[in-house]
Amino acid sequence: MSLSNYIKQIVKTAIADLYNTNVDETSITINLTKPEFEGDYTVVLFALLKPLKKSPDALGSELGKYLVEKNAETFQSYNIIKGFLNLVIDDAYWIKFLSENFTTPNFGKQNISHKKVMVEYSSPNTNKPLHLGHLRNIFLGWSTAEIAKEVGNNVIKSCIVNDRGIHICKSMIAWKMFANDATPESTNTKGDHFVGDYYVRFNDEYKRQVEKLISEGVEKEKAEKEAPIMKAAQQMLVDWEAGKPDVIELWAMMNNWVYKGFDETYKRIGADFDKIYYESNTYILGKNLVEAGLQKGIFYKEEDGSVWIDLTADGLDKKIVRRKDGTAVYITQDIGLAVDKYEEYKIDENIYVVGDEQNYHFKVLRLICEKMGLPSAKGMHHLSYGMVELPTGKMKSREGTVVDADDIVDEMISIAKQKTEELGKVKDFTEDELKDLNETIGLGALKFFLLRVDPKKKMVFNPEESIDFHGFTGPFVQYTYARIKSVLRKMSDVNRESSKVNTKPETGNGKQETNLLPLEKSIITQLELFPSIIEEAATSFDPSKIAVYIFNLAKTFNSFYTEHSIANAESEEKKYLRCMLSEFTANTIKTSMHLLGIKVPERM
RNA sequence: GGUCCCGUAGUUCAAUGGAUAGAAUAGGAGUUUCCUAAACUUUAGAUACAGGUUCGAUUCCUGUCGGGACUACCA
Repeated sequence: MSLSNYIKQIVKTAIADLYNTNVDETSITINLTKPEFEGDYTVVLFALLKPLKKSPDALGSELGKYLVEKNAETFQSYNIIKGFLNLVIDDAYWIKFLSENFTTPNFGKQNISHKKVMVEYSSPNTNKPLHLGHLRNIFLGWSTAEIAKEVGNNVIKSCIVNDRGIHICKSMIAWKMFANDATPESTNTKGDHFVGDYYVRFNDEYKRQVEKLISEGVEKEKAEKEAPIMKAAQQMLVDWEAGKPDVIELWAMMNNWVYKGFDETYKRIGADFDKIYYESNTYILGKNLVEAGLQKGIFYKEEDGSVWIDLTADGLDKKIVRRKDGTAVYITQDIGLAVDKYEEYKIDENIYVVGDEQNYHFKVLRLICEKMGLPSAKGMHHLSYGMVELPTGKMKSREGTVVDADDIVDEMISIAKQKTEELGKVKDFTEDELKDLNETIGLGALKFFLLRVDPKKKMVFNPEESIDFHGFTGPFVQYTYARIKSVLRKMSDVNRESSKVNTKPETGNGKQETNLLPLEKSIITQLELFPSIIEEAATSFDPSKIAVYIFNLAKTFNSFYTEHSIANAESEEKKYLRCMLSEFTANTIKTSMHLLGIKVPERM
């Protein structure tokens, strides 16, 4: 149990014991003591005053006295300021905690949740290359999955490839019209970028045709529907669903180009999946479910043959689930996929990492599944993250303001390379080691940048300023780690067996001596929080909690490092203590960064 | 029009209803005979506005102003 929870429990017990009253746990607030006051943990008394009919000072001193007397091995002393009871934790408690855990490589790993969880993330369309927004999605999904594992869940990472639909038909039409049989190989282009170019070509041509029709006197709305290239795309989708061989063949070929490109990017950024779904498979199940829902009267058919669900009673609109030409829409396949996932894996939780622009879609999806009585409806959770925006607003492919994923990864690595060369600290590295280091740092900066912000909130990326390597960043934390490892290498002669600090140092008169300096204590206090931070990140699906935590720990360690010597400490005892502190901090940095998908270098 | 989200230092981000609103950057001033200066120390700087609830409001409620998303027979 975390120290904070432990204190909450004994405060509860103390109140029951002292006042014969059972107070609700929610009315007991335990905080870390603000640095400007003496103490480590603080009990906020205000909420307890009324039910106990006590003044802040009376309650504080009675409670404080009780706690220190009954739990002398934990509490050293207390003080009361206004309505706050500040508790000083005994150094012996911290040192015991430190020596028990400093070598535990998986400190923070817990066994408190035992669900089967699927995390679906990335889910790209096969008509355009990945961009910065996808990277946020991918890093967030990957990290969320790892954090869920860390608290004990059985986690499956999945990806739905949107390989079907009108969008891919657009690329196909454009390729047929303009490519002259060019391929990614023949043009030496990455497959996803190659296909993406034809999607752009389609839109250009479509726009041109619409303008031409309008200039010929056709109304705008009609022109948009009648443009030959659009009609051809729609026909192609019908042909595709009918299984027309030449369409299927072209589709398979172009999709494979895209997959190859995606795989390259995934591999590079460390994304992995246990299960990949293809919309081209799941849409059929979805269509069958729509048919079944139609029979049951959950859906209804319009005169033109299209199928809808009326959600106006639930405060939403009417939603189409099947087009008049019989083809499936986006949500159709999602209904099928939800059932598919549930039946194959019997998952308890089904997490969708998808941008908040689709909040409405997931509200509708959940409602439809509920109305159809599907067991897959329970456990659905839309992990809705905010868009990555530019200072000028949304990224727009038409205006060429999209930050391409491959480009930004390249850029980060090249900045890392330049910086590494400038500093010249690893001149003895081989070419491979250097490449590895620069990737570690560059990707570390990028991932940390995208994960340090609350996922729910939209965030701004400024391409002019790029991503910093100083301050609240990945490289900052990585540097702290490398520096610790460097010291520990120099101290490898320290016999770890004898590295035991006297846990109850005593002076001649039997009185306990303060053993920990403020910065030493601050590091241990923060280390003790780690498991509860992971738990918090897991329950709130929020990796930023870990990023913030590990930055603060690294920051405190850096202050400590500058202030106090580890290898040349004042005494042997201090040397061992600081050795333990350093090792524990390094382990925690490594675990935290791993949970964010970031590697840590032994040197940099 | 309807539904939802967001307004915090110049900028990018924090703050389960709790103490004097924290960081990072950018700006000012410093720190290398000493374990890696990708670091450290220090200084200056912010809750859009108006009400309300509360012992206590950045946080909850109402209104005003400002920004954004969704409301596709796109995915």
